[in-house]
Amino acid sequence: MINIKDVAKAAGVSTATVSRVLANTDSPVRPETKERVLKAINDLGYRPNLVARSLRAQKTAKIGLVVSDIRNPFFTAISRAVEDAAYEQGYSVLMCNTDENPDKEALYLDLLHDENVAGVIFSPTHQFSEGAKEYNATIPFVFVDRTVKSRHVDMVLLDNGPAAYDLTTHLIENGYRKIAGLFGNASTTSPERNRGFNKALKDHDLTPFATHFIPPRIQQGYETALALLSQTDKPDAIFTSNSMLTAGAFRAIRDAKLSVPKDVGLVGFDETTWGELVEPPITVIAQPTEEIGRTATELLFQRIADPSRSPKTIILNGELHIRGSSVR
Amino acid sequence: MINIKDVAKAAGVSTATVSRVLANTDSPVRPETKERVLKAINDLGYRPNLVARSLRAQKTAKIGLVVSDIRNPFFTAISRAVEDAAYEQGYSVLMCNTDENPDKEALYLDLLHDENVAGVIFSPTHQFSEGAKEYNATIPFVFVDRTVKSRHVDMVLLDNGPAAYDLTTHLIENGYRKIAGLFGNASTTSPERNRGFNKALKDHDLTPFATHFIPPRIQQGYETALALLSQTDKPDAIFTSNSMLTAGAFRAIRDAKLSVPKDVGLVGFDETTWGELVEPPITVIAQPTEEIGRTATELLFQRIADPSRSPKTIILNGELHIRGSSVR
DNA sequence: TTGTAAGCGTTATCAC
DNA sequence: GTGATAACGCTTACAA
Repeated sequence: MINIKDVAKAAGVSTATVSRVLANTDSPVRPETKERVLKAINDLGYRPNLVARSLRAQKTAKIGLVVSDIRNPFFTAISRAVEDAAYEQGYSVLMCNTDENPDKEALYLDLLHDENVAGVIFSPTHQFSEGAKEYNATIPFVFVDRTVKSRHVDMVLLDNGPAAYDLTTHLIENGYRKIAGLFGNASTTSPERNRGFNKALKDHDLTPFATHFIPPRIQQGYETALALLSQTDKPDAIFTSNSMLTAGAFRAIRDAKLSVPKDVGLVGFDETTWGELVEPPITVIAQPTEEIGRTATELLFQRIADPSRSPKTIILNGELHIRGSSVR
Repeated sequence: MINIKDVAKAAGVSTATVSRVLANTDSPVRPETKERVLKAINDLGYRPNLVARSLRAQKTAKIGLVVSDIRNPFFTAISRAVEDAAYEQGYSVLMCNTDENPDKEALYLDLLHDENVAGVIFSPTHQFSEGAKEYNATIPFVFVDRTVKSRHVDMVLLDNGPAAYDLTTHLIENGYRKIAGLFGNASTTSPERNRGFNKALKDHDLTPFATHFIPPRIQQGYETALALLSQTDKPDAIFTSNSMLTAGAFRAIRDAKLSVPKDVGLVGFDETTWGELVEPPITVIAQPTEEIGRTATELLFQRIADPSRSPKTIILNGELHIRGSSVR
């Protein structure tokens, strides 16, 4: 491994000079010296050791990305957007999946701290909320998708309540009355979406046909929906709060030999590859994932640049995409 | 930031002793000393600085994961498996998307090198092949999904040829004769799958109805398939080499008002959430993504542990999942 | 404009 | 069993 000393020797200068050339600021270094150094760097194929640089600078060009599971299409999209935005700033991204497990989450946060990452983009588990403040003191954090109680943090969120309200209203306006709600039990978005859901029903003098908070997995959505549809008194529509549950419910409806949207309406959150491919295609609230990820990353860089900056909460709007699954 | 010196002072010992306690090997340290150090660590909330440790040790507990796009469901699954396996060994994962762009790929490989990562799990672009050897000398590499010419590297691959052969044969056995092939143009898997495709046709005295190598994107798959289906002389089946193209082709068939599997058979690679949800569900070669990612990571750890170990190529088998899209 | 040298936080070698 | 201390590769006062 060839280091800055080798370059210095080859160019006949001190390591300080090499460093100055590397920094490439307007630090004073004679053009011909610079030339020689550059040549040496090139000849030797020298590459600066970022670990050493990080230690000396007491900061790294890495950010942590902490989400429950990157296989959730929502987080897949967020991750990609974060990586893009980070890459543009010369930062790299450490991928951390917590599986909604607070212990794993804590381990990863410690790790990121120990790695001296410049900041963290973080979609916390339910349990995390409490610890937010202390962590936030140490490392710049930006929360995405999910809130924490502390208000003194940066967040990028969806307008979950209103979005759920619109989605539910849309069902009602299409004649659905016995609407069951399937919500994830791991995220703060669910209670918010649940409130919007309830409010829309109430505003139309309706009550939820059923409400279930369950693990946000296809299988759970399937089982819960199937149970609902096996009763003699069935729901005539199912509202789901994320795409895993939507997929599960969709399959359950099919297996119950019921038809969408005639027998059962179905709506959910998040655009997916399959949402438009199935028959009928699914009505959803589309989250601006690209923008969420990018905004969060930009917010993080702002906080890294100025840690004392007063925190912002940015709320982006979901967009109702009406498709066949809810229109009869 | 509290460091090892602070702990040493608090415990009334030297940094060396603290370090020995931290190492927690059978290095000689009196139990009561150890006790005091542990207490100091706890009281102060000391956490070792991994950057410093990495510099000193000349190695890090990080691996790079370099793929074209994590949004490709195949790579999403691989990434998750890699992260799982790495996490179990106390390693963290740097996520790198190349977008099939050799420049971005080169930048990321340099970055990973400069970050002193312990190794790289790598699905290279087409152009990379040449550079494989020299890179491999510096950092332990394991190639996944895609081959490189050099044989002196670790690889985890699918049996692409035989899998494609089986998939094509399945179409033929179900009465399809005018089979068009849509292949990605970015990956070494496509030529291999193409060979299997051609061989199966040849073995049944058939020729490809059409063969297209195109960018592996939904839109490209859609356009190419739509063009094929708009001719008076149409294919009666479409073979696709990845799930992006499958999705595009599926949509094209629908928009052409043709029915699957009656008018057009459709098969592809990779399990996706939607493959079983659409009507009819899609016949695919399922890749053992979990196993691919895990095996690659384990291979990488073996190479990290013993760099002189002779390289292995592990070939895993795809599994034909027959569904409605190809059976009439 | 350039060089010397201290120091970032560890760990490992060598004394004691 | 424990403590000094050098070293990992880099950047930045401070001197010259």
